[in-house]
Amino acid sequence: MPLRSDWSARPCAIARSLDVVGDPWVLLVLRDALLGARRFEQFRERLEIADNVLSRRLQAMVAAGLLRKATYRGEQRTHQEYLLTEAGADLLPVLNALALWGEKHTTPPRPDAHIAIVHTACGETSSSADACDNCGTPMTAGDTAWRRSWHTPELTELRPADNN
Amino acid sequence: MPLRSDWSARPCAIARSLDVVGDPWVLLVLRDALLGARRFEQFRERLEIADNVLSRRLQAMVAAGLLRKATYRGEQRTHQEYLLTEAGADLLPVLNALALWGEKHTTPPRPDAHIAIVHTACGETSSSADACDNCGTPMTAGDTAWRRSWHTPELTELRPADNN
DNA sequence: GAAGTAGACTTCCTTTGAGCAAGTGAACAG
DNA sequence: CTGTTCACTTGCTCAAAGGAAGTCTACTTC
Repeated sequence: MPLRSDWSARPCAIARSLDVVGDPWVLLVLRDALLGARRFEQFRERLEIADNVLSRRLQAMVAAGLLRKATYRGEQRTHQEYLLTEAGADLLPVLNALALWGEKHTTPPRPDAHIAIVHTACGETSSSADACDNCGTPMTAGDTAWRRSWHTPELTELRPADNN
Repeated sequence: MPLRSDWSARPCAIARSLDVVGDPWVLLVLRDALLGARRFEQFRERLEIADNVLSRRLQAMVAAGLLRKATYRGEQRTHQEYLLTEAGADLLPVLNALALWGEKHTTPPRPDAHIAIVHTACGETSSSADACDNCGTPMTAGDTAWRRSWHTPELTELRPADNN
């Protein structure tokens, strides 16, 4: 008797997706990963998540194929890092759809706190989750960015996103 | 010390959205509501959810403004029903994005179990979550349907979707 | 008008995981 | 060889999930 139901073998693709990403922390980790976070400490600081919860989530996300764990040599020491897989990066439209809905239907703490989806390939903001409504092409994690009007803890030690 | 964090006052619209819909049951209830379910009993049967959990979710979703509760006179008796609000219906792109991701990255129990997003306004399937990639117009709950290749418990007692 | 039934819940119970605090161990820096 | 940072793990408490069962109305049928 688990605490949560198992939807991994449902015929409905929505249910199967929710079996993987139907957890707010998973989506928030993906959000920060798409913003450039890679290390345990970066996720922990930016998400204000308890250590054990983050640890479990990262492990589960690696097991689910959303992230890939790697060791790399930084300037001072070696680090563990969690890199987006293709499956993880492909969740961008879900996060975009959530961002658009939140902008429309929830109230920000300050009236000037807003997020916009920018298709960097053409430079325009988009009001669609997965297709640039300026140039019409599909948006992927590689050519899309979020422009946020508030400041966030800086992401230090960002290496080029080689993803390999 | 709540069991779950509160993201309702975050500057990030994604976090605020997840405060409302960051629960798999909420999205699954919305899915079935978009498929035409309205009554407690319909949700319960189709979702295989425990009574108490469904009851709590429906109440929370009404409080969050995703559903609206109403009483209506059926053929045999009066019924309670839960109708989508505009905010609830506007989550269609999120569900579409999840469906597209699930079709691409998860394995169905049978190889022929698939879901497609159909823009009924023009009759074509779409590979975008919120814009018909055939005719280019934004898709809303009113002109979009899911074509599923498996059968589901029939939705009986469907009244016309007047939504008022 | 008594008994039965379906719908929409509520209550009770056990188990799990969230959130918090604190501890551990390896890798380096001084 | 002491201190610090990073990436965890362990222990605790308490709320919610999931299961089962009970309750309270309508309403139908005898």
